[in-house]
Amino acid sequence: MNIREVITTKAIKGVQELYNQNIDPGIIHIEKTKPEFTGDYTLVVFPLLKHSKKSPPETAKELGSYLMKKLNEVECFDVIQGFLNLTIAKSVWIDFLMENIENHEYGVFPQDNKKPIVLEYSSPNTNKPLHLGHIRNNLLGSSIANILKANGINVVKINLVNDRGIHICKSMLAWQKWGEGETPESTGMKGDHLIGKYYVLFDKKHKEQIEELVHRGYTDDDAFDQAPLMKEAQEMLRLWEEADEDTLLIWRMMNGWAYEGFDITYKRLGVSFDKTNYESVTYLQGKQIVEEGVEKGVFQKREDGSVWVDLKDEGLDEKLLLRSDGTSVYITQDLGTAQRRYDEYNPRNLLYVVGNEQIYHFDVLKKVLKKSDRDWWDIIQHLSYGMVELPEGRMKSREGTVVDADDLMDEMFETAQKTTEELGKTQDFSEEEKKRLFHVVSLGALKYFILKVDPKKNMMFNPEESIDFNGNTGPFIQYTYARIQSIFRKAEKGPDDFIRMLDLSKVGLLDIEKEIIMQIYDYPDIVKQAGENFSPAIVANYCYELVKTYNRYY
RNA sequence: GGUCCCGUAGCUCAGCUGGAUAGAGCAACAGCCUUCUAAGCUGUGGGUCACAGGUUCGAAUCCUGUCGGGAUCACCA
Repeated sequence: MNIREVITTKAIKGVQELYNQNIDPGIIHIEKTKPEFTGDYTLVVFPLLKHSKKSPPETAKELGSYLMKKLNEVECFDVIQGFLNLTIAKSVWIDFLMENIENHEYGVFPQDNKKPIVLEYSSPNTNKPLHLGHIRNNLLGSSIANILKANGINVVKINLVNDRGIHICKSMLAWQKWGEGETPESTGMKGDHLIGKYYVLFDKKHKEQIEELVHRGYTDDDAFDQAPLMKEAQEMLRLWEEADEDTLLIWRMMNGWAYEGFDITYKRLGVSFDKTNYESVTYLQGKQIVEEGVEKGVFQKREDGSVWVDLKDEGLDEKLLLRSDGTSVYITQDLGTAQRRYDEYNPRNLLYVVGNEQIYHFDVLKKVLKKSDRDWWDIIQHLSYGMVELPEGRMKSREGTVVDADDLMDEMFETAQKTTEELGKTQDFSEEEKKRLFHVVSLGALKYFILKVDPKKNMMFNPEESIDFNGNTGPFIQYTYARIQSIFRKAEKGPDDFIRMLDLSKVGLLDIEKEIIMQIYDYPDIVKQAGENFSPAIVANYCYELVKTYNRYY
């Protein structure tokens, strides 16, 4: 039981004994005392006035005396109007420190035996390399997984790869037409970048055809669909769906390139998955759910054979579930994967880290499952996040205004190298050590820059600022960590020994040390809070506060 | 138009389960390296917390409305 809970419990009892009143525990609110006042924790007594029937200072004083008398932990108290500022005995903090200084699992809760949480994130398309938007997704996803694990939850991390569809056919077609047999080996390009090159090429040639058609009097929309290249791509998709051997051969080969490329990027980013699902495998699933719904009469089959669900009673509209030719749409497949994950893992939650442009989609998904009598529909939770914007506006892959993930990491690595070497801190480092250092620093900078922002907000990514290593940045936190480690290194047997040498019980504890210890004391609460909100930003900003406090005094 | 999200310093962001005088970083200016890492620290300037009501002893925080910005409402994924 932590100290706040101890105080809260006793305060409730205090009100009972002093004023003969039973109160709702919720009205006892204990927070950290503001630095400008003396005390560690503050109990706000305003809500208690109607029970004490006394003035704020009087109530605070009476409750303060009571707490001091009953709790050894409370050393003294101070009353300022309706605020009861309690000072906690330093021995409490010293004991806490001694107990946990060597605990490397501090803030990590033991794994519970409850059902797992299934977390999907990343979800790349195999027709182009990862960009900044994927970076936010991946970092959020893997960070949330870590936070949930720290909360003692068994997490299954899934990557659902979008490896089929018209967009891959575009890359394949362009490669077939103009690729002249290029491969990652022959060009020295990363596989995903090579594929991306042909995706862009397709778009370029396609645009030329559209222009020509528009010139000949077509409308924009018609020109888009009627362009020979688009027709060919669609034909290719049809061949793929018929399992045409030649098409599948190219498809397998090029997807292989993409995966090799992704693996490198993932590894460098430090993200991983327990399982990878492929849409080429899952895209046919979900039809049974739809057909079952038609039989039960909760979905409607129209004359042309298409199947619809009416969600007007849920505040939404009518939604297509199956095309008139009987093929699946996006939602059909997601119905299937959700069902499969439910059957396979029996999870407490199905989480999806997907951009906020798909809020509506997930709303529909849940409500369709609800209509299909899946009473577990509400374990689905869409962890939506805002988009990443650049100073010059939104990123558009077709317009070449994307920030490529690999390029960005390269750039940050170089900056880390340059900055570090200018400071002359790596003279006696080996090449291997330097490489590792620049990697750690540049990735720390990138991760922190992305994760410190509230996930649900759109964020501005200014490349220059993200590479900055001063101020509220990852490298600043790493730097402070390094300095703390350097102190501990001086103690032969580690931190524990170092603290013992100081013999805090005799030397005492400076206010600043107490402040830092108090912040560390709260860390498990922060982990819990971050877990409940699925927000790495909470942990990030907490770490910054902590590190800042340390730097202010040492 | 319906729904959802956002609006806090010049810029990027914290703070939001209501509490005391709203905080950081960047940018600007002035200082601080013979003492454990100066990727740091200290100081100065910078605010109608979009606006208006409401609830409350107390509102940046909760509720309603207005105004701005974004997303979304496909036989695309």
